[in-house]
Amino acid sequence: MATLINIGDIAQYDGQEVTVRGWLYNRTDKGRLQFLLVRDGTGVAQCVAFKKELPSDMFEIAQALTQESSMIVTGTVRADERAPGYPGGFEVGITSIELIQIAGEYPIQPKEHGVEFLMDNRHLWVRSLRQWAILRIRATIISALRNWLDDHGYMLVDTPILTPAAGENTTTLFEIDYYGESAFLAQTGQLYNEANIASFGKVYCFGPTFRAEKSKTRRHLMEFWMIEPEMAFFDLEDLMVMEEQYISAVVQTVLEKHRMELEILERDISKLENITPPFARISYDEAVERLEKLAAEIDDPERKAELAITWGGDFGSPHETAIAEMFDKPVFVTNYPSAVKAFYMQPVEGRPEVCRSVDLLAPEGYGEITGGSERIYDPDLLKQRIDEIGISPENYAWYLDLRRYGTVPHSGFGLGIERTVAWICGLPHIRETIPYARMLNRLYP
RNA sequence: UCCUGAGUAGCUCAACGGCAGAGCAUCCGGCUGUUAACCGGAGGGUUGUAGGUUCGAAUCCUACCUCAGGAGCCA
Repeated sequence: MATLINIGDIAQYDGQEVTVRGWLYNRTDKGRLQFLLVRDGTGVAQCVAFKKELPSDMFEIAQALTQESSMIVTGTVRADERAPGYPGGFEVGITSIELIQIAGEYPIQPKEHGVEFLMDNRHLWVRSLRQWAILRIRATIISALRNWLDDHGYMLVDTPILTPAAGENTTTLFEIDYYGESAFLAQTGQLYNEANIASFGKVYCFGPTFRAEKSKTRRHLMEFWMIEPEMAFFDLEDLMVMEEQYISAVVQTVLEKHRMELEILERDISKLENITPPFARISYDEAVERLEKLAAEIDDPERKAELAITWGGDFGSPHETAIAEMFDKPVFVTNYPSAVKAFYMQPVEGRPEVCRSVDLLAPEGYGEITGGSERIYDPDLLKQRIDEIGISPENYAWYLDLRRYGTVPHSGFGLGIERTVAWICGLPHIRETIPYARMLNRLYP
């Protein structure tokens, strides 16, 4: 009796009779010899049908299979260096084949396609090898991000997605009708995290967040996933030490589990092996100096203009990329001007024009993957900041309460899942890092 | 929102003022070791939409639509 196996485990069944269930990924028709490349979700295996070794009705099925036809195949596993597939090196000599469905003409071929076409067919594109590899790595990144926190004393506390008012900036929120009232899709769980630390100490939330920014770049989505740790009694240095441990652990977990997928993606593994603590720390002041120096050395006027920066301005993506390229690991940039950061960030003592904030910039031009800070814990200062930026204090009454009943210094950050996946996988565009991307011009499928 | 570029067969592209083409996919035929196999044959078109210039427009002009790349904004 054949054993039902996962193709991913095929190497354990050399010489045995097995059954695999899946879809035809590609086929090479050599007449009396059919090479069927079969996917089952765990891997891809070559299954070989010889006319002489099969009943004629079964061989006819093997000949008739179109791309993505579904089937159940039984045969003997044998090692063969020529056998393609993932993991590869083993193939199934077919003794029996049962057809489930001959697929209709399948639109996606194993060749180059345009972006629009692939995104229109995303529900089918997820079956393709590269997408399979990326989404498997994404799943591991998410579980590694969560497991590390769970193992280090952080507690998952879910925060709401339907919220009554702005998290940070009202202009970038998706507004919905909530029984006649205005509600917004959450763009951060941080403020709720700040409430939760007073009950649980170290917490995190993980979920989708929504930004109604009309951003049209390779690193923006309207709906993206973010994990946000928040810790009582953490200062900025504690935060950076935690982040570098955290990020490094996640990268190393992907390296352990996904050599094969990284190979499919042709990722330069050495760049990932290098991701270990500590990461460099530079201040915003130093970053601006480095950018000014870099711009001074450049002749191309266009590039020079791109890198122009005056103290007090926020970094655009050319700036972030240029700074990140100066390091071969992620780099922390600290103490940004308060004016370009959120109202709740703690000012630096004696220098209130900058705040105790830290962004982590990924190498190879992948930009900001985390953003965090120490939060203001003094009730009067927080009230003053709320008044200064002109947001309505009623909406933040509960947030101010947190500073009234046992306030403590605390810090936290948010990590964007998709940017992290893009960086670790080495992808040029964030749209492939999430199963169904929601972008400025994309809500289907 | 701004700048730049592109829309031709199911897909990827060619034809750039004078007959609408190729490769892949599909269908038919051949092949016992293929790696996006190969060889032979067949079917497949409102050239993004609307208007204009011209004897004649896929090609030139105008507007609109869609998409891509970049900027801004951000994770």
